[in-house]
Amino acid sequence: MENIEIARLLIETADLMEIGGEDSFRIRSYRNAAGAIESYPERIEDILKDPNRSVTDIQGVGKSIAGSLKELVERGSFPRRDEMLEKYPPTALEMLRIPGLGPKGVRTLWEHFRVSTLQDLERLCQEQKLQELPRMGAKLEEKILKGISHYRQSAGRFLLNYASTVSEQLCEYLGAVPAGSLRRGRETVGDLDLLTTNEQAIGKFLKHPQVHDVLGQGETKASARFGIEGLQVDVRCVPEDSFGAALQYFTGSKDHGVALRQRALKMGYSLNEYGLFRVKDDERVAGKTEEEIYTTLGLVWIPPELRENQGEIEAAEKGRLPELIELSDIRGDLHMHTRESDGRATLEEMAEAARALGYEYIAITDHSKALAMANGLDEKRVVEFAAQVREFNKEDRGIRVFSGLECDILRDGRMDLAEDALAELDWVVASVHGYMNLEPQEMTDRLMRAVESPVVKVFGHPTGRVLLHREPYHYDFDAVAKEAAKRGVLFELNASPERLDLHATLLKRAKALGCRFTISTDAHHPRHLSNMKYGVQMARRGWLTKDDVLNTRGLRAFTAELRK
DNA sequence: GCCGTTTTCGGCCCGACTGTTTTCAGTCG
Repeated sequence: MENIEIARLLIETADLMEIGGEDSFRIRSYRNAAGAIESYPERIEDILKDPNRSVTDIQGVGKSIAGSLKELVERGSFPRRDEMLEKYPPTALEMLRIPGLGPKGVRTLWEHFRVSTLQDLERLCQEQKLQELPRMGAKLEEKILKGISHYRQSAGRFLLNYASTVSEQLCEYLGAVPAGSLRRGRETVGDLDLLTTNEQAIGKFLKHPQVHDVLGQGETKASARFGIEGLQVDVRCVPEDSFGAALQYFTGSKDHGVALRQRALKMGYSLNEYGLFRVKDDERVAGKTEEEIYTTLGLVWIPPELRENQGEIEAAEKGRLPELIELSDIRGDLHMHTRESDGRATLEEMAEAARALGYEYIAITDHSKALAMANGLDEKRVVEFAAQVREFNKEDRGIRVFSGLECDILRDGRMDLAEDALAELDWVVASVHGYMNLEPQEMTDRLMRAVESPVVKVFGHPTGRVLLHREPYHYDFDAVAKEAAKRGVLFELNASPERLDLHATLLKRAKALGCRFTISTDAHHPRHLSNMKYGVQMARRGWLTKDDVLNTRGLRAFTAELRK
């Protein structure tokens, strides 16, 4: 069992305990332990197997949870979880995912109506039965109905980081490579497509301890679910001569494949997952590698992230594909948090982790005071923090730290902190964290005002979406992007796997309008700095090159840009 | 439930908004 799955089960238990109205500090302990485990560099399962080690060495894991962890990896559950699942059906957790319903609401609905599925909840709202309960009304019913509809659209999909973790593990185990939407870098993944030439792989896959619910199995293909989360995995075994054709075929996208096959036909070829064949004599002319297929069709090889039939075939034909940004181009990370607000590490720890990644600089950007829950900084603390960073930089640490802030954009578009305090800082990210449901016009006015602020360097997570959970807020994107381009305010591509915001379509749009970008992780822990790869992959989906992204500049060039 | 003790029990995070309301509980971040 991977750490990420263990963490999920602990969080699920904490959610159920919350519905049960248990002691909030005990619940928090479970969440803390989950957070520590999720970001722990070693596998919990390996530590548990080692008689010379103890998981209680992990900050946040004590005796009780250590015992639960042992049971969890042995049998997939533990007593506290079993107990909670007896009281409340697991589907209640699904109701918790609906915005507007918290633990108390879920509990009330369960106790009054025995509602346990979204379907029942939906019917209840449609029949306006919620209004019979105290403190529930028509507006809530409406909000829940909307929430259910959004939730359904995203159900059954998985975040890229989870799918990548599973994919890496299985690929190593099987000697396979990923295809499908994971390879294209889609922000969510419905199922994993793995390809191999190893004939033993199918049998091996089915014997994997975390593989269950076999959906189909044959000589060359097996399909099953993986892990507690039930991610569907398809493994295909293909002959070596067809490997490139199969990789091309199963990487997709569907639209890209259709366009490519049409092109092949026009040129007298037929393309399928076994190869590229001449129509007149059925002779195979390509198939071992993707490159030879694309080349034979008069194209340069197209990076998987671009394969959406959005103009990439035409560009490849003319040799005008962009030279896409790569992870190794990144020289710094410009959005991260420390214990000053809601991060888990110190400035020194974040800087050291970034230095270890080979970065030349970072900006520390804790929250501002409007985010009281996160212990956001006020003017006084900002000034002190800027001084602390100057002090830090006096010694050569092998990395330069810039003093920054993720400053809230207030409801009316003003910055959360006074401009003279913000002017003390090197780097201000402006972000929306509240009043996300404004009317589009009001939201546009608000963001225009924020972008007009002379202290703002970059607009953070610009659509506000939280994948599988929250929809982006509505505003006139073009208007804000044009203004940002005019004033030299950058757009952030937030690399956190929960956000990946901006997404490909808007990246392309903003680039066309003259915008430039940063790619930053929004790390709340040193481990999160490695999420940069997901951001870069999204940037590639948005056709961005090294030049489009400010934090590909070396320290000297970046500093020069700051002074502009 | 965890942590850190001036060790074995006390502290751990809370402000703002919304609408369920007319004084405040529940949700969100």
